Amino acid sequence: MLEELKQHYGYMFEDELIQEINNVGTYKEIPEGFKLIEIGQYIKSMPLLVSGAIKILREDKDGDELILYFIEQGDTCAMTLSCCLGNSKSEIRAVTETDTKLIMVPVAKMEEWLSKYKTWQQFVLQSYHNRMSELLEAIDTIAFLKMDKRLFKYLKDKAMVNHSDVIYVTHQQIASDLHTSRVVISRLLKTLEIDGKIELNRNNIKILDL
Amino acid sequence: MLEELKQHYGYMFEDELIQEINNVGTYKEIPEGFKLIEIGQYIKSMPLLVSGAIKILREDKDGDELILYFIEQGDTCAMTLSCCLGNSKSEIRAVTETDTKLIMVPVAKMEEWLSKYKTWQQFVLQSYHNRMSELLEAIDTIAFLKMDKRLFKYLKDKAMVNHSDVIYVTHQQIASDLHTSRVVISRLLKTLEIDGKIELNRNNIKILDL
DNA sequence: TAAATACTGTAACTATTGTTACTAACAAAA
DNA sequence: TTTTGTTAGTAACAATAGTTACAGTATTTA
Repeated sequence: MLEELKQHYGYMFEDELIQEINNVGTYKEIPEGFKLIEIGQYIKSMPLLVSGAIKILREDKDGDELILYFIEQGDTCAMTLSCCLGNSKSEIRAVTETDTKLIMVPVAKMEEWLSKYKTWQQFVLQSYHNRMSELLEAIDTIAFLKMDKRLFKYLKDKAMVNHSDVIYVTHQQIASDLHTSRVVISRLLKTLEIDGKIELNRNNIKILDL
Repeated sequence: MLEELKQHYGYMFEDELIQEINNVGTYKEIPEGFKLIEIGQYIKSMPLLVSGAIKILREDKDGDELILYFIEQGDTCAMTLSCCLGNSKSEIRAVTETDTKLIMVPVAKMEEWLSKYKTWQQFVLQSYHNRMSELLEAIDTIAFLKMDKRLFKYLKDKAMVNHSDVIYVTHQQIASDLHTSRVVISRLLKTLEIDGKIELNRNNIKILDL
C-alpha cells in the first residue's frame, strides 16, 4: 500500500502524513458495480482513490437515479468529507464504475489531520472545491443541454473514465443514469449513429467522435 | 459592527475571533439588486451575512441565467471560500435579493484563521457542507420537477427570504431566474391562480398556499 | 396630453420529451 | 431444442415546454 500511496499522493502529502495514512488506512480492491456508499448511510471511513473510477448518483423520491459525475484517481469523495464532518447521513450513492483500488481512512483521523497537516487541510479544501465545480457542471448539463447533447456527453465521459472508446452498457442503464426512459435513449442513440458519431451494437456502444 | 457580530456569530466564534473579525472586517449595507460577485471575477474578500438575503446564479453560454439558491443570515458564500482557497475565478454570480448587511473579511485572514481557530475551521467546513446540500437541492429541483412545481417552489422560497407573502417581481424576471421564457411563466402562473394557490397582480404576486 | 415603454394575457403552432404497445433478435436456462 | 428473459427498434400518441405573434392595460416620459 505504501508504494501506491507514494505514487499517487506523494507529490501532495509529506512523508509523515503518508506514513500515518499507511498505518491507519486499509487497502481495498473493489470490483466494478459495487455499491460503496448508500443514501442515508452514516460514513465511518473515507475513500482515497488509487485507481479506477466511481460513479456518484442522486435519487428522486420514486427511487429513480441521476448521475452527478465520475470521480477518478487522486480524488476523494467530498460528499463523504461533508458527511463525516457534519456527522450527517450521505446524500448520494457511490458505485464503482470500473475495478477500483482505494485506501479507506477512518473518520477520526481525518479530523485530527485537519489541524496537524497543512497539506491535508489543503487536500480537503481542494476536494471540496473540485466537487463543487463538478456539481456546477452537472447543473449546467441538466439545466442547459437538451437530452441529445447530454447523452453524447455522458457517452464521452464514460468512455473517458473507462479508458476505452467502446463502452459496455445497455440502453436501459443509460436511461437510468440520465433519469429518462429507455425508448428516449434508443431513439437518440439511433440518431447519433445516423450522424456517424457512434456505432451501436448489442450491449456495447463505440464512440467514434471522441 | 461588534454588536452585529456578537449577535449573529457570537454563539459560534470565540471572543478572540470575533475581535479579530471586528478589527479587519468592513461593515457594509447594500441595497437590493446589487451585484456582489460576478462570474470570472477574482475574489478578494469574503462576505459574512448579517441580515438580508443573496441570490446565487449560474449562467449558460448565451448569458442566460439560472438561480441556484438563496443565502440567508448566518451564512457565507462557500463559492467564495472555494475561489479564495483555490485562487480561482468565481463560477457564480451573487446579487442581493433584499437590502443586506454584511461584513467583508479579507482573504488573507481567512486562511490564517483556518489554522488558528478551530471554530473558524468548523464554520468553513460547515459552510461547504451547507452549500453542497443546496446545490444538491437545486439539482433535485431542476432534474426531478416539472416547471409548474419548480415555479411554485421558487415563489415560496422567494417569499421566505423576503419575509412576505407578496413578492414584487415581473413574469420576465421569474422566467430569467428559472431559465425559461416569459410566456411559459405567465401560462403556469395563471394555472396556479386558477388553482387558488396565488393571486396575480401587476408587478407582484401574493402567495396564498405558503 | 400624447407617445413610448413595460407588463400581462392568450392563441396557435413547433419542438422536445415521455408513454404505451408491439415486434424481433439474441442469449441463457430448463 | 424449447422456453424464458433480456435487449433493441420503431410507431403512435400524449404531455410538457418553447416560440411567435398580437392585443390590451398600466406606467413613464416627452
